[in-house]
Order: sequence, then structure tokens, then C-alpha cells
Amino acid sequence: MGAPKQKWTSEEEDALRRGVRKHGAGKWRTIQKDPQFSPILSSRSNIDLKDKWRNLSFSASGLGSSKVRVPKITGSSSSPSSSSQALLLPAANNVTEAMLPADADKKPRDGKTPPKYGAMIMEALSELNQPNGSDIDAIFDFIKQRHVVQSTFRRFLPSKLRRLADSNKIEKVNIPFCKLDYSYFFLFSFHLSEAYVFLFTICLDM
DNA sequence: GTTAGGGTTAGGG
DNA sequence: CCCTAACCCTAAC
Repeated sequence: MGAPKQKWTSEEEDALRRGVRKHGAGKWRTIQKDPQFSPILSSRSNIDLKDKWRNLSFSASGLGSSKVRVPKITGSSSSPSSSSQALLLPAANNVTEAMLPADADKKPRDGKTPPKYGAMIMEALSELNQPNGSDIDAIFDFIKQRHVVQSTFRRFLPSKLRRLADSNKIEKVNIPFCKLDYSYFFLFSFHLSEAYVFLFTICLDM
């Protein structure tokens, strides 16, 4: 409780980047124990290094740069891109030495066109319009294909959905007639002239 | 024991 | 009110 939040300094960030550049990503313990970065990252643990690196990757992922609009929405079938082992990056097939953007110094932030995740979720649900419901992965995949979102989006996507539900925009209910623990989320949006009923399914544990 | 992923909380715009 | 960054917990290797 003594440190509510310890912001990362430029020195620590630089040290982390340097360490990754030298040892490579994934060797957080080695970087942390390195005598060169040890005094700098003494207050940081390997977990912290990993988290910071993760955040850095997200920031450098590219948000607000190339807004590739893929009107190929096939929520029902033909979804080859939606696999199981797909990195959050769109096409990061550049593994040379460091799989991190060293040129992330520049942040091409639009600033004029905020992502608005809430709108993305609503749009995805509206476009999907699946009677059976769309799982959270489908929603995420849809948004990912349509917009460039950060990897963190998937992490706090449930929280955002819950927030939306709390905002009377969406509601979640559990359906017991499922095979296992399947939670169906009902999302009903009341429009001025039309009433749309969307529901997305979420897999709790399987 | 360490790393990777997911979830939660706090702070800032 | 929404988005970003740091922190904590758990599972897999």
C-alpha cells in the first residue's frame, strides 16, 4: 500500500528495451539479473518486465495508422482467419533479431479518430445479428478484422461488456440447458423505430 | 522456478 | 464517460 502506482521511467523503459534487444524477449529473469540493468530494474520484477514489455508491444502494435476495412464479414461460416493460434498482431511475420519495433519512438496517433471500443462492440453485434448468438471470440474477431485494436482489448473485453450491461445496454444471463457451463449473454438494444435483439454466447469453461 | 496469459484496479484525458 | 498503464493471480513449461 506504499506504492499506489509506480510509473515506468524512461530509464527503466530504455533498460528494458535494451535488455530485450540484447538477450531477447522472454528472458525477463536474465535481463533483470543482468548487472547492467539490475541497478536500474532493481525495483522491477520479471513479471513487471513482462507486463511492461507487453504494454509496449501493444502501444507499438499500430493503432490509428492503417485502418484496413475488411468488409468480409462471415460470422456464420467461412472464417479461415479465425484460428486458435493467432497472435494478436495482424501480420507480424518479421522475426529477425528483435521481434519488437525499435522504431516505436514515433507514435502515429491519429487523435482525431478515437477507436471507441464500445461503438465497435455495438457495431459488431449489430452486423453479426446472429440468432444463435455470437461468442466473445467472434465479436473480437469481427472487430479485429474491421478495425485495428490493441491486444489489450481482448483482455478487458469482458469488463467492457459487463460495463455495457450495467449501462442497460446489454444484459447477460446464464443458460443452463447448455452442454457444459455455457453462459449466454443477451443483448437487447432498443432503437427508436426498431428493436434489435442480439445475443452472444460466451464460453465460461470448456 | 520462470514465463505467458487473463483479470482487476487505479489514474488520466 | 472512455481509454491507458500498472498490478496481481493462475496455469503451463
